[in-house]
Amino acid sequence: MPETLASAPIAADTAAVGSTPRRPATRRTSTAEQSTELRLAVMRLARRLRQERAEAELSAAQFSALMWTAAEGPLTLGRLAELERVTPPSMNRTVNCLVDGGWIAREASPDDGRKVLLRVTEPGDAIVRETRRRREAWLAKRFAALTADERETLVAATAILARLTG
Amino acid sequence: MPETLASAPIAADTAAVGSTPRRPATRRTSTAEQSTELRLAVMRLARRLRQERAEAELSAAQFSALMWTAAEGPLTLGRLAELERVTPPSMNRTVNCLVDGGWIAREASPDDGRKVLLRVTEPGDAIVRETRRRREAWLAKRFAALTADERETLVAATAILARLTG
DNA sequence: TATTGTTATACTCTATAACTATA
DNA sequence: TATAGTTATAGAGTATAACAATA
Repeated sequence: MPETLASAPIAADTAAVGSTPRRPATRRTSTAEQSTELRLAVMRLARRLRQERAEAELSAAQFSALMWTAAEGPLTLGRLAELERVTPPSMNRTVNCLVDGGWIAREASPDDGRKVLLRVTEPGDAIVRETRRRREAWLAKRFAALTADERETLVAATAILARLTG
Repeated sequence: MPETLASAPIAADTAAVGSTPRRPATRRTSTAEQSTELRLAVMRLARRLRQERAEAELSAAQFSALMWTAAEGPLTLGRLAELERVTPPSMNRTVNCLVDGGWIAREASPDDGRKVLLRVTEPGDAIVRETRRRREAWLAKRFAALTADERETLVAATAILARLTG
């Protein structure tokens, strides 16, 4: 198998999209309906964005762990597992793949002999930037095609969405 | 193993969130920067929404396939695989799980002996509604806590977001 | 004794390759 | 010969349980 594929599909979760009824714009929608449509739109866009990934050098799980390592500096296996909400043994396997690939490196912790510090390597940092660039390219292109008003609406919405996740 | 867990973690993809710089509100942001922040907010919210799932009766992949089947009426294995962007053998395994659980049923196609029609069962339809209800509950609660203006912004943004994936 | 990381084992989801049945 | 579904086999990601090393 071509190693890294886990990315392509990724559970829809937006499956019911096609069944969302189209209502006349004139009708007032309830808060529940509005949140439903927002949820569907968000899940669908997220799925689309997830598909925009670097050629397939890294799986989704691997890339995610790599991003944390690159962003949060050297961190322990336990901390990384916590960030990804995964058990330490699971994260250990992912880390093994990343270490084998040369994207990150294990270091002994200076203060605690039990701990291991994970640090991104130069190639690892480079591929994070490249993958992020590709993912953003897709959205930025469509973003630029909107009217100024529409962009303004999305910018305002971004702040509100961010607050929703607290 | 407790069967269905594939849900819990689900690759972050928003790993760099913590590194998003907070800029003063006065500064004008570029289109690229705006799309970046939108992307991060969308991915983060999507991840949060994905975590809100029914107790764990069905895995993410199973639930997604079930939703399509419930929404799109009886459909073939090939069509379902296409909708989920998965190969037919992969979907076949997921379908086997759903059939074993009694959530969907296989039927012979009346017009083409090679085809198989997949139809949701009554329990299958019930669990789709229940799971969807639980997922929406989380968002609807927060949505209701917003001001009328904020909700209006999100409603307007929803339509724009939907067009982005179009 | 408690904590951190690791290894052993098992199950799900995914893939490709090959097979069967029908068109 | 082409198409729809299935089976066989394998890799990645996840889990729990058990172990080693260090605090």
